[in-house]
Amino acid sequence: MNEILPLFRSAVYGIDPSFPFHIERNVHDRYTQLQLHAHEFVELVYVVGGTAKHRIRSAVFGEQRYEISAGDILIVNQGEEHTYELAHDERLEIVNLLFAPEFVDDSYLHAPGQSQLLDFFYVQPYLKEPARFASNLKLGFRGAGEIEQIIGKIENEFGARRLGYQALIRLSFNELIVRLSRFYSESVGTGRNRDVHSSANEYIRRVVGYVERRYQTDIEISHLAKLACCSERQLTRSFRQATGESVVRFVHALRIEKAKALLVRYGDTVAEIGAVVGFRDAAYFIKVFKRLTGMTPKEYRMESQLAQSGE
DNA sequence: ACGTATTATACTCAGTGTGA
DNA sequence: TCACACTGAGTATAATACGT
Repeated sequence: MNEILPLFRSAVYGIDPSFPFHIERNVHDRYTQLQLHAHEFVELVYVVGGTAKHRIRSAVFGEQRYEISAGDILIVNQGEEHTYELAHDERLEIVNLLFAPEFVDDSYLHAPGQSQLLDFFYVQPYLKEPARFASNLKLGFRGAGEIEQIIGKIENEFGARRLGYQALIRLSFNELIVRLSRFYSESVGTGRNRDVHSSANEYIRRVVGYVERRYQTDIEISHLAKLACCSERQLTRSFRQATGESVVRFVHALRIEKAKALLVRYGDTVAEIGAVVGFRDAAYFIKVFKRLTGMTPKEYRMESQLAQSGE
Protein backbone atom coordinates (compact mmCIF):
# COMPACT_ATOMS: atom_id res chain seq x y z
CA MET A 1 0.00 0.00 0.00
CA ASN A 2 1.36 3.41 -0.91
CA GLU A 3 0.43 5.44 2.17
CA ILE A 4 1.50 9.06 1.81
CA LEU A 5 2.59 10.46 5.15
CA PRO A 6 3.06 14.03 6.23
CA LEU A 7 6.69 14.97 6.81
CA PHE A 8 6.48 17.49 9.65
CA ARG A 9 9.08 19.99 8.51
CA SER A 10 11.06 22.19 10.85
CA ALA A 11 9.75 25.35 9.23
CA VAL A 12 6.20 24.44 10.27
CA TYR A 13 7.25 24.89 13.89
CA GLY A 14 9.25 28.02 13.20
CA ILE A 15 12.46 26.10 13.85
CA ASP A 16 15.32 27.99 12.24
CA PRO A 17 18.81 26.56 11.71
CA SER A 18 20.50 29.00 14.09
CA PHE A 19 18.25 27.91 16.96
CA PRO A 20 16.77 24.52 16.06
CA PHE A 21 14.49 24.07 19.06
CA HIS A 22 10.80 24.16 19.88
CA ILE A 23 8.78 23.20 22.95
CA GLU A 24 5.05 22.77 23.36
CA ARG A 25 2.57 21.14 25.69
CA ASN A 26 -0.18 18.98 24.21
CA VAL A 27 -3.23 17.16 25.47
CA HIS A 28 -4.62 14.27 23.45
CA ASP A 29 -7.85 12.34 23.83
CA ARG A 30 -9.83 10.10 21.52
CA TYR A 31 -11.14 13.18 19.67
CA THR A 32 -7.74 14.79 19.09
CA GLN A 33 -5.68 11.75 18.09
CA LEU A 34 -2.82 12.40 15.70
CA GLN A 35 -2.39 10.42 12.52
CA LEU A 36 0.84 8.49 12.03
CA HIS A 37 3.48 11.12 11.22
CA ALA A 38 7.24 11.56 10.92
CA HIS A 39 9.53 14.48 11.79
CA GLU A 40 12.69 15.80 10.26
CA PHE A 41 13.86 16.66 13.77
CA VAL A 42 14.24 14.66 16.97
CA GLU A 43 11.34 14.65 19.41
CA LEU A 44 11.76 14.17 23.14
CA VAL A 45 8.45 13.48 24.84
CA TYR A 46 7.79 13.78 28.56
CA VAL A 47 4.51 12.31 29.75
CA VAL A 48 3.04 14.67 32.34
CA GLY A 49 -0.11 12.67 32.97
CA GLY A 50 -2.61 10.17 31.64
CA THR A 51 -2.04 6.98 29.68
CA ALA A 52 -2.01 5.89 26.05
CA LYS A 53 -0.44 3.39 23.70
CA HIS A 54 2.56 4.76 21.82
CA ARG A 55 2.72 3.36 18.30
CA ILE A 56 6.07 3.79 16.58
CA ARG A 57 7.28 2.57 13.22
CA SER A 58 10.73 2.74 11.62
CA ALA A 59 12.75 0.99 8.95
CA VAL A 60 15.23 -0.25 11.54
CA PHE A 61 12.92 -1.39 14.36
CA GLY A 62 9.72 -2.24 12.54
CA GLU A 63 6.45 -1.44 14.29
CA GLN A 64 5.98 -1.33 18.07
CA ARG A 65 3.13 -0.50 20.43
CA TYR A 66 3.66 -0.02 24.14
CA GLU A 67 1.91 1.59 27.09
CA ILE A 68 3.05 4.98 28.29
CA SER A 69 2.05 6.82 31.45
CA ALA A 70 3.03 9.72 33.71
CA GLY A 71 6.79 10.05 34.23
CA ASP A 72 7.77 8.30 30.98
CA ILE A 73 10.39 9.86 28.75
CA LEU A 74 10.73 8.76 25.15
CA ILE A 75 12.79 9.80 22.17
CA VAL A 76 11.43 9.62 18.64
CA ASN A 77 14.25 9.67 16.09
CA GLN A 78 14.17 11.60 12.85
CA GLY A 79 12.14 9.80 10.22
CA GLU A 80 10.41 7.46 12.65
CA GLU A 81 6.65 7.50 12.30
CA HIS A 82 4.61 7.55 15.46
CA THR A 83 1.29 8.38 17.07
CA TYR A 84 -0.62 7.92 20.30
CA GLU A 85 -3.59 5.58 20.46
CA LEU A 86 -6.16 6.36 23.12
CA ALA A 87 -9.10 4.33 24.33
CA HIS A 88 -12.44 6.13 24.74
CA ASP A 89 -11.78 7.11 28.37
CA GLU A 90 -8.06 7.83 28.02
CA ARG A 91 -6.40 11.22 28.06
CA LEU A 92 -2.70 12.04 27.63
CA GLU A 93 -0.84 15.18 28.64
CA ILE A 94 2.67 15.52 27.22
CA VAL A 95 5.45 18.02 26.70
CA ASN A 96 7.13 17.84 23.27
CA LEU A 97 10.66 19.09 22.84
CA LEU A 98 11.57 19.24 19.16
CA PHE A 99 15.18 19.84 18.15
CA ALA A 100 17.92 19.13 15.62
CA PRO A 101 20.54 16.57 16.76
CA GLU A 102 23.27 19.22 16.75
CA PHE A 103 21.37 21.10 19.47
CA VAL A 104 22.88 18.57 21.88
CA ASP A 105 26.37 19.76 22.79
CA ASP A 106 28.70 16.79 22.33
CA SER A 107 31.79 18.65 23.50
CA TYR A 108 31.09 17.18 26.97
CA LEU A 109 32.02 13.78 25.59
CA HIS A 110 35.61 14.74 24.87
CA ALA A 111 36.62 14.58 28.50
CA PRO A 112 38.13 11.21 29.45
CA GLY A 113 35.78 9.08 31.52
CA GLN A 114 32.66 10.88 30.34
CA SER A 115 31.71 8.92 27.24
CA GLN A 116 28.43 7.68 28.80
CA LEU A 117 27.38 11.24 29.60
CA LEU A 118 24.90 11.46 26.73
CA ASP A 119 23.93 7.80 26.42
CA PHE A 120 20.23 8.52 26.69
CA PHE A 121 20.56 10.49 23.49
CA TYR A 122 23.20 8.54 21.59
CA VAL A 123 22.79 4.95 22.76
CA GLN A 124 19.32 4.19 24.15
CA PRO A 125 17.31 5.26 21.08
CA TYR A 126 19.35 2.92 18.88
CA LEU A 127 19.21 -0.24 20.94
CA LYS A 128 17.59 -3.09 19.08
CA GLU A 129 14.08 -4.04 20.07
CA PRO A 130 13.15 -5.10 22.73
CA ALA A 131 15.98 -3.46 24.70
CA ARG A 132 15.03 0.01 23.55
CA PHE A 133 11.43 -0.09 24.71
CA ALA A 134 11.95 -2.39 27.66
CA SER A 135 14.36 0.19 29.03
CA ASN A 136 12.16 3.13 28.11
CA LEU A 137 13.05 5.63 30.78
CA LYS A 138 10.57 5.76 33.63
CA LEU A 139 11.35 8.43 36.15
CA GLY A 140 10.69 7.95 39.83
CA PHE A 141 9.05 10.62 41.96
CA ARG A 142 12.33 12.47 42.62
CA GLY A 143 13.55 12.13 39.04
CA ALA A 144 10.28 13.42 37.64
CA GLY A 145 10.52 16.45 39.94
CA GLU A 146 14.02 17.30 38.70
CA ILE A 147 13.04 16.89 35.07
CA GLU A 148 9.79 18.85 35.39
CA GLN A 149 11.69 21.71 37.00
CA ILE A 150 14.10 21.93 34.05
CA ILE A 151 11.30 21.63 31.51
CA GLY A 152 9.42 24.38 33.34
CA LYS A 153 12.46 26.69 33.09
CA ILE A 154 12.75 25.96 29.36
CA GLU A 155 9.03 26.62 28.79
CA ASN A 156 9.22 29.94 30.62
CA GLU A 157 12.25 31.12 28.67
CA PHE A 158 10.77 29.92 25.39
CA GLY A 159 7.53 31.74 26.08
CA ALA A 160 8.96 35.04 27.36
CA ARG A 161 11.82 35.31 24.82
CA ARG A 162 13.73 37.82 26.90
CA LEU A 163 17.35 38.77 26.25
CA GLY A 164 19.56 35.67 26.27
CA TYR A 165 16.69 33.18 26.20
CA GLN A 166 18.36 31.10 23.50
CA ALA A 167 21.55 30.66 25.51
CA LEU A 168 19.60 29.79 28.66
CA ILE A 169 17.44 27.27 26.81
CA ARG A 170 20.57 25.65 25.36
CA LEU A 171 22.05 25.33 28.84
CA SER A 172 18.87 23.94 30.39
CA PHE A 173 18.24 21.59 27.52
CA ASN A 174 21.72 20.14 27.69
CA GLU A 175 21.35 19.80 31.46
CA LEU A 176 18.15 17.88 30.74
CA ILE A 177 19.90 15.46 28.37
CA VAL A 178 22.79 14.92 30.79
CA ARG A 179 20.42 14.29 33.71
CA LEU A 180 18.35 11.87 31.67
CA SER A 181 21.52 10.05 30.66
CA ARG A 182 22.47 9.82 34.32
CA PHE A 183 19.08 8.28 35.18
CA TYR A 184 19.46 6.00 32.20
CA SER A 185 23.00 4.89 33.09
CA GLU A 186 21.98 4.24 36.68
CA SER A 187 18.87 2.34 35.64
CA VAL A 188 20.79 -0.01 33.35
CA GLY A 189 23.69 -0.44 35.74
CA THR A 190 26.31 1.37 33.74
CA GLY A 191 26.89 4.02 36.33
CA ARG A 192 30.01 5.79 37.49
CA ASN A 193 33.53 4.71 36.66
CA ARG A 194 32.41 2.41 33.90
CA ASP A 195 34.23 4.37 31.26
CA VAL A 196 37.70 3.66 32.54
CA HIS A 197 37.14 -0.07 32.10
CA SER A 198 34.73 0.08 29.21
CA SER A 199 35.21 -2.56 26.54
CA ALA A 200 35.88 -1.74 22.92
CA ASN A 201 32.33 -2.82 22.09
CA GLU A 202 30.87 -0.37 24.57
CA TYR A 203 32.56 2.67 23.14
CA ILE A 204 31.97 1.48 19.59
CA ARG A 205 28.27 1.25 20.47
CA ARG A 206 28.43 4.91 21.48
CA VAL A 207 30.18 5.80 18.26
CA VAL A 208 27.55 3.88 16.31
CA GLY A 209 24.80 5.71 18.22
CA TYR A 210 26.49 8.99 17.49
CA VAL A 211 26.75 8.14 13.78
CA GLU A 212 23.10 7.04 13.64
CA ARG A 213 22.10 10.34 15.22
CA ARG A 214 24.40 12.53 13.12
CA TYR A 215 24.44 10.75 9.78
CA GLN A 216 22.94 13.87 8.18
CA THR A 217 25.99 15.96 9.04
CA ASP A 218 29.65 15.68 8.06
CA ILE A 219 31.21 12.89 10.07
CA GLU A 220 34.98 12.87 10.51
CA ILE A 221 37.05 10.03 11.86
CA SER A 222 39.14 12.48 13.88
CA HIS A 223 35.99 13.72 15.67
CA LEU A 224 34.74 10.19 16.35
CA ALA A 225 38.17 9.27 17.72
CA LYS A 226 37.94 12.19 20.14
CA LEU A 227 34.51 11.01 21.28
CA ALA A 228 35.87 7.52 21.83
CA CYS A 229 39.01 8.90 23.50
CA CYS A 230 41.33 6.82 21.31
CA SER A 231 43.51 7.25 18.25
CA GLU A 232 42.01 7.31 14.78
CA ARG A 233 43.76 4.06 13.94
CA GLN A 234 42.43 2.38 17.07
CA LEU A 235 38.91 3.57 16.30
CA THR A 236 38.83 2.28 12.73
CA ARG A 237 40.34 -1.03 13.83
CA SER A 238 37.82 -1.56 16.65
CA PHE A 239 34.94 -0.35 14.51
CA ARG A 240 35.65 -2.91 11.82
CA GLN A 241 36.08 -5.62 14.45
CA ALA A 242 32.74 -4.79 16.05
CA THR A 243 30.62 -4.09 12.98
CA GLY A 244 32.41 -5.95 10.20
CA GLU A 245 32.69 -2.85 8.03
CA SER A 246 34.56 0.44 7.88
CA VAL A 247 33.17 3.61 9.42
CA VAL A 248 32.56 5.29 6.09
CA ARG A 249 30.88 2.24 4.58
CA PHE A 250 28.65 2.05 7.67
CA VAL A 251 27.67 5.71 7.27
CA HIS A 252 27.01 5.25 3.57
CA ALA A 253 24.81 2.20 4.08
CA LEU A 254 22.82 4.10 6.71
CA ARG A 255 22.39 7.17 4.52
CA ILE A 256 21.34 5.17 1.47
CA GLU A 257 18.75 3.19 3.47
CA LYS A 258 17.24 6.47 4.70
CA ALA A 259 17.39 7.91 1.19
CA LYS A 260 15.59 4.90 -0.31
CA ALA A 261 12.64 5.43 2.02
CA LEU A 262 12.54 9.18 1.31
CA LEU A 263 12.74 8.69 -2.46
CA VAL A 264 9.71 6.45 -2.46
CA ARG A 265 7.69 8.46 0.01
CA TYR A 266 8.40 12.08 -0.90
CA GLY A 267 8.60 13.92 -4.20
CA ASP A 268 11.73 15.98 -3.43
CA THR A 269 14.51 16.04 -6.03
CA VAL A 270 17.39 13.58 -5.87
CA ALA A 271 19.73 16.39 -4.83
CA GLU A 272 17.39 17.48 -2.01
CA ILE A 273 17.04 13.95 -0.67
CA GLY A 274 20.79 13.46 -0.93
CA ALA A 275 21.26 16.59 1.13
CA VAL A 276 18.71 15.48 3.73
CA VAL A 277 20.62 12.24 4.35
CA GLY A 278 24.00 13.94 4.50
CA PHE A 279 25.42 14.11 0.99
CA ARG A 280 26.34 17.72 0.32
CA ASP A 281 27.12 16.83 -3.27
CA ALA A 282 24.31 15.34 -5.34
CA ALA A 283 26.80 13.84 -7.77
CA TYR A 284 28.52 11.91 -5.04
CA PHE A 285 25.18 10.84 -3.58
CA ILE A 286 24.22 9.30 -6.91
CA LYS A 287 27.56 7.54 -7.18
CA VAL A 288 27.28 5.94 -3.74
CA PHE A 289 23.61 5.12 -4.27
CA LYS A 290 24.45 3.30 -7.48
CA ARG A 291 27.29 1.39 -5.89
CA LEU A 292 25.10 0.12 -3.04
CA THR A 293 21.85 -0.55 -4.89
CA GLY A 294 22.93 -1.17 -8.47
CA MET A 295 20.74 1.64 -9.77
CA THR A 296 20.58 5.43 -9.70
CA PRO A 297 18.19 7.21 -7.27
CA LYS A 298 15.85 8.15 -10.08
CA GLU A 299 15.74 4.57 -11.38
CA TYR A 300 15.08 3.32 -7.84
CA ARG A 301 12.21 5.77 -7.37
CA MET A 302 10.64 4.83 -10.69
CA GLU A 303 10.97 1.09 -10.07
CA SER A 304 9.51 1.37 -6.57
CA GLN A 305 6.59 3.43 -7.78
CA LEU A 306 5.97 0.97 -10.59
CA ALA A 307 6.06 -1.95 -8.16
CA GLN A 308 3.63 -0.17 -5.81
CA SER A 309 1.18 0.74 -8.55
CA GLY A 310 1.19 -2.90 -9.67
CA GLU A 311 0.21 -4.13 -6.19
C1' DA B 1 48.03 -3.21 21.56
C1' DC B 2 49.32 0.66 19.21
C1' DG B 3 51.46 4.20 15.66
C1' DT B 4 53.63 5.38 11.08
C1' DA B 5 53.87 5.11 6.22
C1' DT B 6 51.67 3.81 2.26
C1' DT B 7 47.71 2.55 -0.46
C1' DA B 8 42.88 2.81 -1.34
C1' DT B 9 38.85 5.20 -1.60
C1' DA B 10 35.81 9.11 -0.40
C1' DC B 11 34.70 13.40 -1.84
C1' DT B 12 34.67 17.79 -4.82
C1' DC B 13 34.28 20.16 -8.89
C1' DA B 14 33.76 20.97 -13.62
C1' DG B 15 31.36 19.51 -17.18
C1' DT B 16 27.78 16.67 -20.32
C1' DG B 17 23.22 14.80 -21.61
C1' DT B 18 18.30 15.16 -21.40
C1' DG B 19 13.71 16.78 -20.98
C1' DA B 20 10.48 20.62 -20.02
C1' DT C 1 17.42 28.27 -21.62
C1' DC C 2 17.05 26.18 -17.42
C1' DA C 3 16.84 22.55 -13.98
C1' DC C 4 18.03 18.21 -12.98
C1' DA C 5 20.52 13.72 -13.16
C1' DC C 6 24.58 11.98 -13.92
C1' DT C 7 30.01 11.08 -15.24
C1' DG C 8 35.11 11.60 -15.00
C1' DA C 9 39.30 13.37 -13.08
C1' DG C 10 41.93 15.36 -9.42
C1' DT C 11 42.50 16.08 -4.45
C1' DA C 12 41.67 15.10 0.42
C1' DT C 13 40.85 11.79 3.73
C1' DA C 14 40.29 7.11 5.52
C1' DA C 15 41.85 2.30 5.72
C1' DT C 16 45.36 -0.90 6.31
C1' DA C 17 50.12 -3.35 5.96
C1' DC C 18 53.75 -3.50 8.57
C1' DG C 19 56.90 -2.59 12.26
C1' DT C 20 57.61 -1.69 17.29
